[in-house]
Amino acid sequence: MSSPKSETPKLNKGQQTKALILETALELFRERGYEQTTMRDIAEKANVALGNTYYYFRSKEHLIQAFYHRTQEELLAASEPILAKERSLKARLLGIMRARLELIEPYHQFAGVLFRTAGDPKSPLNPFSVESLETRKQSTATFEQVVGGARLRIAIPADLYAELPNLLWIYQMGIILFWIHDTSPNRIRTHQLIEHTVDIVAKLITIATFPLVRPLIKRTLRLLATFRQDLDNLPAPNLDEEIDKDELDSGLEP
Amino acid sequence: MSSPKSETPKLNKGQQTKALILETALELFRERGYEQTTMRDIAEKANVALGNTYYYFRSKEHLIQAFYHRTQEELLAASEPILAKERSLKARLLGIMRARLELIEPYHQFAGVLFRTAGDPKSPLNPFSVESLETRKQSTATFEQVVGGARLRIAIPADLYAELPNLLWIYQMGIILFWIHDTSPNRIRTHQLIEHTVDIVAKLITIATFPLVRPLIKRTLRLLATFRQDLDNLPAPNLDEEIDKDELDSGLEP
DNA sequence: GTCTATAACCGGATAGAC
DNA sequence: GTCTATCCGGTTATAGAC
Repeated sequence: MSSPKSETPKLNKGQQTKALILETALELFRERGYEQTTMRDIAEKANVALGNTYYYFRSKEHLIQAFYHRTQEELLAASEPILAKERSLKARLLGIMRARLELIEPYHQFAGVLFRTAGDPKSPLNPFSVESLETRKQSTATFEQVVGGARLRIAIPADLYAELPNLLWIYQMGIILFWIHDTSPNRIRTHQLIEHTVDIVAKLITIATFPLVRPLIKRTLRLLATFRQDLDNLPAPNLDEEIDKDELDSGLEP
Repeated sequence: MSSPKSETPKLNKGQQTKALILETALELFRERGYEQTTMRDIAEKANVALGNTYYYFRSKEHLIQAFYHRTQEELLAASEPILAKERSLKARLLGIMRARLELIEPYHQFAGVLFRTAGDPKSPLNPFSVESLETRKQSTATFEQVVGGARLRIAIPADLYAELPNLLWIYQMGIILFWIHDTSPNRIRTHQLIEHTVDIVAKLITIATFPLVRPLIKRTLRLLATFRQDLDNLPAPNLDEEIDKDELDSGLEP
């Protein structure tokens, strides 16, 4: 391959320029927002030619995608100390959620753009896309640790336990959706929300272990599994084929 | 005012042109998608000048907003016969959800755009915006009828009962989010999803009436009420001030 | 392979005349 | 209310330099 003798290649020229462009872009996005920042602005401030920004980032949105990945790595790094320190499920989950909020706070003003493109099924940025599969897995892995490393006071049925990380991932997406729309100063509203909901989540898990709701839980888990398989692009089983006898009359009709 | 003597004003010139532009646009959107349709295409096919389309619709997105409102009306109309016919909560909810899906199916391919802009907090299209308040209220009103006109076999606590329409509205938003990302033929996946989840929703309501979970329900309802007030732009009460004694130890920590 | 410079294209949006 | 001309910014293309 190239430069077999170079001792510390670290960042070659190209990577440096790429990083420069990204940092400049994010700076401008933070300062004046996404729409108000033109590609020409970015090129000018970074002292590169307009064409060069396109050499490194195929489009303006790809700059966001790059930010997205960078943040994802920071998120993973920020999670470690929390997971090492906290032992209760509630504290672990709350810690992770707080860390996430803090990390993304500076970008709140252009988070809308992120979510706007993320909401488009055709966008590679959307959390359900094939391109996001890796990110989603990493993210879910964090929640696996949240659950797996927690000291639990009750026994959680295996099937529910296995699905918890995915459920928490969905929970997290909901919180981010709220955060994007949160206009309260410093996003206190979202902080209040996680404090309350983390608690509620913990209690829901407990309730989910009660025998009375067992059929409902089983059924819901089956539903979730089916649709997650869709997401992961595996052939999904036919839901209608397996009607659980448990289900037939659980007597829970209002 | 103008034309005080005209007998049947019906559609004046302006309204006609506006309607023509909208219908032409939607036709093109359906045929070739949103992005592939340019404002120039629309203007040309409708035989009006480009500038004229902007006279009636402030932006390309506003065409979607118009579609959004038109659909909303159709939705309300389609709901009536269902609510008149079905009596059980489950059947009423399922009927409404099915009607919604059928109505929006032809527009599935550009639904992504709808949701993309709808995800942007700055967009008037987003379901939480002030501009959407009226639509949201109408939509919630439908769910009020769903609940209010249902023959229930159990007694639902007043506070939960009052919040149900809003909860169902959120449920509906979740389903639409799924629908947008659903690539299965004829959206069977979403249809399966509503069939199963409507059932689950019904059972959850029943469970929510159990005394054991009462404190959790109360707390969750309070949380919801607070944040909904934010949405409606009312001053929100401070959540932390009122800690419910019921809550202190419900013994539901995992 | 990395980068510059420049011109051009395209389509959403606007201004201003009629 | 309707039109034409124009702007603006994302994006592409090209041609050439290190």
